[in-house]
Amino acid sequence: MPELPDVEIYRRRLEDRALHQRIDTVHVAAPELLNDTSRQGLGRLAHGHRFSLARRHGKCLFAGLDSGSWIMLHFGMSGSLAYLERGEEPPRYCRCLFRFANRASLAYVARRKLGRIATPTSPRAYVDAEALGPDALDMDADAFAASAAKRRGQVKSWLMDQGSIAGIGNVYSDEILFQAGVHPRCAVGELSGKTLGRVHRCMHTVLEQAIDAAADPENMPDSFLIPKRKKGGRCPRCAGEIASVKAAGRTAWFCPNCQPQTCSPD
DNA sequence: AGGACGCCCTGTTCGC
DNA sequence: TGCGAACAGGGCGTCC
Repeated sequence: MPELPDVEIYRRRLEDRALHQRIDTVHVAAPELLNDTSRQGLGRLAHGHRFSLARRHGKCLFAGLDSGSWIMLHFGMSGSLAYLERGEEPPRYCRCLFRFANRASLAYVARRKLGRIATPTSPRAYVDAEALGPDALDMDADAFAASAAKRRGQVKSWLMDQGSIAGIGNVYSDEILFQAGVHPRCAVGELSGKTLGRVHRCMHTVLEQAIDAAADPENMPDSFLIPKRKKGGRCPRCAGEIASVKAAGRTAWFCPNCQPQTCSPD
């Protein structure tokens, strides 16, 4: 679930609803998710302070506190972020709960415990330490082409590599390649400049449209492949049956008719 | 360097 | 129907 558009929705949720309320307690139900601190450490960091801003880089959400400290939330494969009004029960699999003095709270949920919480000195410091590439929405066509020029191997694998481009995972790489008409196993080096430009434009439009749809497949444009990504699904463009292959260790869904194996369809 | 793999964890879906 | 196997949208380490 949580790729760039999902995390952007969580960022906005935090920004719109959870700022400027005094943090009373922090309940960490799964301390193994704490990367660089302890229950006590996170509690000390947050207690008495307020979230004052929310930033995002790729799939990482950074919650800034009025003290200048930061809390990084990564959602793994099955995480989310919920804001709870006073009296609302924390959802199942809530692994970390920030309870505010006004009795509202912010819940970090991670069903499969594959997420991560850290306390970097700044988003920049975290991005540098983890060697993350630029955020996908911050990459212009030149930066995109420069990244491609350094990369060998399959295009899907490159799009999903957080060190090259931060924010794209299995689902959105499929969507971007579908919109661009490029086969997921096509080699990056085989893409013409024109095709690469199209992939870049599709990266932006797909991510922006997904954010507009609140990252909910049911709200996405009819032209999107995402809601069809399953066995028996039909291509929204040619109505043919979509197919899957293994690429970059994951299942890639694509339309064999609209995304031919031959690269550089201009 | 990049790809294939196993692993982390846990719930759902698939196939016999 | 019932069961275990395979799989799910992330990321890391290891080996080739």
